[in-house]
Amino acid sequence: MKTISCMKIDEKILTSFGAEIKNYKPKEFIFQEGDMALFYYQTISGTVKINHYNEDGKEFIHNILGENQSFGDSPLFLDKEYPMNAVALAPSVIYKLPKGRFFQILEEYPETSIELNNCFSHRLHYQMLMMQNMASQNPIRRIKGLMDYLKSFHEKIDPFSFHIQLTRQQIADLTGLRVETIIRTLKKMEKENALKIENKQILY
DNA sequence: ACATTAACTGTTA
DNA sequence: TAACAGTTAATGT
Repeated sequence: MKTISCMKIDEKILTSFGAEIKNYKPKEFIFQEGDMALFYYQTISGTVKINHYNEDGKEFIHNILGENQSFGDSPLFLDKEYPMNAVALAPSVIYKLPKGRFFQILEEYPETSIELNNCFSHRLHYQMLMMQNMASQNPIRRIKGLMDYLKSFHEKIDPFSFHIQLTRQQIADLTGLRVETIIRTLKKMEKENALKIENKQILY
């Protein structure tokens, strides 16, 4: 059976349960490290980054999300504070639903619960692969791992069909490498036909 | 604001 | 010691 990787919660259901539609400006925090997890969030449009700053103040980006993705939902089940920030990168429109109603939806719509499990599994699976790639010293592995992860959310599987819409700095912050290393490695990968670069755009 | 290059430093295979 | 990632700084788009 081939299903679409992540459908998220149906918009009609979200609205009927009183989900608020909120607009966020670039750089605006949706939640911050240490906040209690009280809401379910699901993007409608825009871009959101999930990040964390280590003790030296260096940023590590956990993920960058596009349309129709939920985020920060695991602490909802744990009654824990967020261990990371969620920041809008582009102007973003996002559903915000109180925790209690989120659980009501799960109870009343079992399909949603299944779907959510589907999404969690997908994320868990690729995060496992990400961890393995990030543990590697080889920058090609790390970058490839990241790109495979990003590509996994999309239907297009053909080589060079997927446009990596990240700046080199963002790739660096996602992989824990330096921009210069990203640039050097991307060029190397292009020579090895692992990807294409057309006027600075990365096609994978 | 983002991308690239070069020259240098330190680490490691 | 040769390769290569990080650092710094200058320059290009």
